[in-house]
Amino acid sequence: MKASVVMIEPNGHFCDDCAVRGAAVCSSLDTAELREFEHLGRRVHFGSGETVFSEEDITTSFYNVLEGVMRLYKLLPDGRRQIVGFALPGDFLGMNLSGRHNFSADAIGAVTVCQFAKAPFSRFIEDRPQLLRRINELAIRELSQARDHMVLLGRRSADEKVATFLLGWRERLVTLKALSDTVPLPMSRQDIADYLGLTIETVSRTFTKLERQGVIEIIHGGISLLDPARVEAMAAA
Amino acid sequence: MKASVVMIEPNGHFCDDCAVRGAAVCSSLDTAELREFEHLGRRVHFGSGETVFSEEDITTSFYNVLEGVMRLYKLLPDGRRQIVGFALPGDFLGMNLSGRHNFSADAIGAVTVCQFAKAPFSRFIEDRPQLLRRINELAIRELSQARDHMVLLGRRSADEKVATFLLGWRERLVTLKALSDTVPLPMSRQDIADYLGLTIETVSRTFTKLERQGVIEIIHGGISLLDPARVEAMAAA
DNA sequence: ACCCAAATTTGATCTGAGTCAATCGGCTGT
DNA sequence: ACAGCCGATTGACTCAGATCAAATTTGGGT
Repeated sequence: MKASVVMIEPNGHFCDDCAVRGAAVCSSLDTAELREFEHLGRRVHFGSGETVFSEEDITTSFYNVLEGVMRLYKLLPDGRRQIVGFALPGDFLGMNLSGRHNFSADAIGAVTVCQFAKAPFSRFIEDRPQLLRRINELAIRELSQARDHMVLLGRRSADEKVATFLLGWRERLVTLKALSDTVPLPMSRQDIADYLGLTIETVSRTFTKLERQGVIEIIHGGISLLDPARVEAMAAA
Repeated sequence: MKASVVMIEPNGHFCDDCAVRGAAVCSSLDTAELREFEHLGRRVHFGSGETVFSEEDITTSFYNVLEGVMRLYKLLPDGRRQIVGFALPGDFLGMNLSGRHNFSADAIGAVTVCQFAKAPFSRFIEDRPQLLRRINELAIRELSQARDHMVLLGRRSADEKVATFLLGWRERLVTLKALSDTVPLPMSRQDIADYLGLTIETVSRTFTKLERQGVIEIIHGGISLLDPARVEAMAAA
């Protein structure tokens, strides 16, 4: 949460070596378009805990996550927090109708984003329906995830929430690295609690319980799935 | 939940007298396009409790709600249900990436939809980016609603959930009829419970409590907000 | 008007997760 | 190496909302 030290790199042909070129919103552009597109965006780095944008801020930019993990959350007036999602490389942020962000986003660890000023980006989309189609696809995918998360928040027990989270997080990481029983958890216990609609104590106790049952092992910076089948059974119902 | 008796009207120029023409997905089309568009859709009626489509069904159609209210929900294997939203006239259903619906939808009371076969509709969108843009807008609006609902499910108390629901539902009806302190509730208590992540008993008790406090009055088929400010105060935090 | 089934309300009791309160452990900086 | 801090864990206790169990009301069909 320290003061922001935003580093902006000089614009170059950085799309060429962009890790998310094939997966992100850019995957809908051909080589010529990409060349034009890269002049619209600039890479920006954020340090751990820095806020990229806040709820109710006027939207001035769109963001394409390149590296790192972000927490996306909403706060109630009394400080209660609900994390509505975690953003990973390839995720596209900033779409809205009101002209204001409807959630806040901050970096969990170091984050690099490709930032686009709103107006030029919107103009660029204007006559490129395939880019719009790609953005629409991403929105629809998020909607589907959001609905799954509503089921979790409204109808699942603490044990089921934690088990579902571990499997879902592992699955999301597949696009970044191969499926592994070692699941890194860059976010804090508090983040996990606020994502699952639980308290930090309940998350901690559930982790400990799973470890005592020999289902997971709590390791530095994550967990290891010792018995993925059992975790799946817990998550299912 | 009785057997479906689907009535299909002969195709005519029914867009002309369509109640949602200005609000729905069609609002992005000019008169000439609308003329072409109406041949793609057919009005279909559903009776109370009938299922329009089910989760995991292969998507064969898109739906534009014309009249009535639908519940959109997901079920866990053991029967627990989470209602992920209510659809009202003007809402557009059926978008997905997997080729399957990711929730079920059934009619609450009589419902009329404008049904479009998937392939011709997709072809029609192909070279009409303004229609795609409109669909994208609707998806983004839904995403925003979904995030608000996550906050409600994960971080609000039963009283806050009910108060927030009453105000939110009243607000959604504004586009159909003017804002009124008399709020019709066509859905059952069980539906409300499954929407709010509560049990039917808790919903019923909360309604009764609000009525005893003189904040609402429970009337036939809905409630009346006697003291909207107090309800807003309960919902806020 | 009457009957039956379903929906809702109300009451009594239980319990899963929250709250409050210590520790514990692992980095960071000196 | 050690102090201090922050995040995580653990324990004891509480409570909001669930569960179980009756009434009671509503509504549709005859």
